[in-house]
Amino acid sequence: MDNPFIAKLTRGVPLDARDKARLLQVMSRHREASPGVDLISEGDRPENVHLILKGWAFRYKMLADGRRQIMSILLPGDFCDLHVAILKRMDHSIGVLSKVTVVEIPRVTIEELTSGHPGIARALWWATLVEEGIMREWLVNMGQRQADRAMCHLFCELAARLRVVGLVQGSSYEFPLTQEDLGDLLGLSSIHVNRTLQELRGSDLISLQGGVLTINDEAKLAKMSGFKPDYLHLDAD
Amino acid sequence: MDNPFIAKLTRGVPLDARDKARLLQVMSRHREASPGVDLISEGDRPENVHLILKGWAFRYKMLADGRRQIMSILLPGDFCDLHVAILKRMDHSIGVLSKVTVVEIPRVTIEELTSGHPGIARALWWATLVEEGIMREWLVNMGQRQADRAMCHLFCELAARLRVVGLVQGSSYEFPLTQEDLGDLLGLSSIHVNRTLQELRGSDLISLQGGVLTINDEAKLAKMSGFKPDYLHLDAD
DNA sequence: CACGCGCCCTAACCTAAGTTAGCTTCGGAC
DNA sequence: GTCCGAAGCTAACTTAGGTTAGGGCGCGTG
Repeated sequence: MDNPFIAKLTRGVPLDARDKARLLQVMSRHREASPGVDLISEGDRPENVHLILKGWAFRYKMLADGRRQIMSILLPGDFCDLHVAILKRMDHSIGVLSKVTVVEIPRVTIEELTSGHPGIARALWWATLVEEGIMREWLVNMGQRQADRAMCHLFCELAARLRVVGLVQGSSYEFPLTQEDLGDLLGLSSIHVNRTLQELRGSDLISLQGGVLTINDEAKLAKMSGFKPDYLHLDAD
Repeated sequence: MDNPFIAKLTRGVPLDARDKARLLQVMSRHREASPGVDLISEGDRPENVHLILKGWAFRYKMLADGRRQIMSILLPGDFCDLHVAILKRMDHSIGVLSKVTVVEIPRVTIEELTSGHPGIARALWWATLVEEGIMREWLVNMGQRQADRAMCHLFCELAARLRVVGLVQGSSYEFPLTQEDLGDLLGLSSIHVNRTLQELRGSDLISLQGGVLTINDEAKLAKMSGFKPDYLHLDAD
């Protein structure tokens, strides 16, 4: 798995050698970050667009009363803020979940890519549409599924997305979220997240220890949570 | 308010006379639909992209157990399914809330527009990014706000979006959702929606009767629900 | 090596919201 | 003009999940 971004894009849209080369070239400037600091903050007008190469990050908003909602999990190959190429101002923040390596791409480069390379423009377009599809499914998750189902659905989704970039070993993957993070993602209290995890462990569906999540029976997990991967658009259809 | 789509786009991106003319030209083929039938269904591969000119529609998914989650409210000027230009297959359905007039635009036309008219391409891009911003805020709404706050937040958002297309008279607008629709949107039971509405009426914040919603004190409503319109990106920033 | 802190875990209690079961009102169809 | 169905409304009861208040453990740092 050389480059997670290209691995991801080519699941959805064809990219010719020239486009791939151009993309790789654009991804030369790296930066590292660790949990605790934000990659980008609400209100910022970043000059660069950020893309995750390694590690996990997340999109979130804080409310006036201190509550936090996590709105996306950003995995290797995901853009953090492609939208600032057009919207300019961030309406939310990007936090870091594990040691990450990000690529910084100047906004003008994005504009050059999208106007001069129709294949790349299409690929970026595709990536944001898939992200939208994921958010729609998260709305379903929070609105209609009980805590245990919602959590299992999330675990299935992450497995599917991580598999694309080669980050699933067997039926396990690194899982850097704390229980509080999980709560802020699913709209639950961390106490209830803990209860639910105990329950899932008890019925032998998953195990989660030392930052590694193992799914014991993925088909069963998908069934009980209603996970159907079509919204990830992983097969060129 | 001649064309809601152009009214909306020009809030975010500049459009020259040539782009406007081309867009108007593309919006010639109309179609009508009424509540009860779906405009597009999950799994479809529509040949046309749909844009609302008049009336309300909504994006939704059904679960196996019959539950429904509404994921977007589509108002005049909103695209129903711009994504099928790239993703091809619908991963959700579009339902109708009131008598609607929709424009049908062939997929090839969209491709022609985005490749040949950089101004229009940018405008469409902008529109989908704003839609994404709205979905992020809905996640916050469902995950972190109690029923009454969430509902008021929705009423504020709709007021702001409808104002852009000239559909707010004074402090009232047409509101075609049933209490059950509202429940499926906010992740609540219709009984609880009713309770909450009674409570809001009782404290004189809103009135809702005969399909018309009136906001008595918009500033107060915005404050109690934490509504800040920045995520709608209504001022070119 | 001990101190602190972040994270995990647990129990007891509470409440916002769900469920079940029904009544009412209104408008359209026959 | 009465029948029917959709939508609104209400009460009584239940429950999923929140809150408060802790305890324990592992590990990074002085």
